[in-house]
Amino acid sequence: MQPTPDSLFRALADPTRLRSLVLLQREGELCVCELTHALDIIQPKISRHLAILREDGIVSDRRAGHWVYYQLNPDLPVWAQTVIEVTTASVHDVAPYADDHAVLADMPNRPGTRCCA
Amino acid sequence: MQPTPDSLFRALADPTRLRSLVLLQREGELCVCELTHALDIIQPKISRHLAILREDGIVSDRRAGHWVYYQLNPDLPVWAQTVIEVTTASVHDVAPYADDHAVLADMPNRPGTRCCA
DNA sequence: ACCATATATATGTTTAACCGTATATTAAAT
DNA sequence: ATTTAATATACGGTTAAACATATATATGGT
Repeated sequence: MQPTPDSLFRALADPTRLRSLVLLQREGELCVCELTHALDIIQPKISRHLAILREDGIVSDRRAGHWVYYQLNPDLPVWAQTVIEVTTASVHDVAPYADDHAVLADMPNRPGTRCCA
Repeated sequence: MQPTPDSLFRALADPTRLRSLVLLQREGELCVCELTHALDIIQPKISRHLAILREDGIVSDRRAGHWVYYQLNPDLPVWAQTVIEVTTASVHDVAPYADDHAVLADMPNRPGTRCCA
C-alpha cells in the first residue's frame, strides 16, 4: 500500500505521528520502546499511531525477538520522501523534535546496543 | 504569522484545502469564485477553508473590487514551499487535481480576463 | 438610496479522531 | 508449563473538525 497526498497529510497531521516520523527519518530504524522513551508517550498510544502509519504504507515493521523495529517504508514514493526529508531538516533544532533526538541519545539499555562497547 | 510543521500538515489534511493549495500553486492567484467553480464546492465552504489557510499564514488575500484573490503566502518558509511544490508536481496528472485544473481552464467569464482577448 | 454580486461569518448538528484503560498476543527464559 | 517482557488491539468516552443552511458584510452600479 502506498500513501496518497490525502492520506499522507492526514497521517502527518497528528503530533505524535509527526514526531515519530521525524525521529525515524533521522535514526533510520527504531523499536517501539525507543520511540516510547524518546517521545515520553505511553506504549499503547505509540503502537496505535505506528499502526496507522503502517496501514497507510508510510512505515514498515520488522520483528526481532521481543522487539519490533519500525522504519520509513523504503518503497515510499519520492515525493513523500521529499516531504518528510524537507520537514525533518527544517525542524532539526526546534522543540520538540530536537529534544526527542537528545532524549533518545541518552536512553539507557537501548536494544541492539552492545552493553560494553 | 507563519505555519509550523504541525499547523501546515493539519491544514493540508483536509481535501478541500489541499485541492485549493495545489490549484493556487499552479495558477498563482485565484479569486474565490474561481476556486468555487473549479472544485465544484459551495462558496461558504470554500471561504471557510480559505480563512483557515489565511489564519495560519499559508495563503494571503487581496481584494480587488467585488473579488478577493488568494495566493500562496509569498513569505511562506522555504521548507513549506517545497512541501507544496513537490506535492503539486506529484499530482499533476491524477484525480481530482488534474480535473480541477481542467475545469478551471474551461470556466466562462473568469474575472480579470479580457472579454475580447 | 437601493439593488445585485461576491465574499465572509455564525449557528447548530453530525462525523471522525484521539485518548486512557484494560486486555490480548507473541517471544524468550526458567 | 509458567512467567516475564515487548508490543498490539479493543472498548467507551471526549474533543475537535467538518458540514449545510442562514445571514451578514462589502463593493459597485443604477
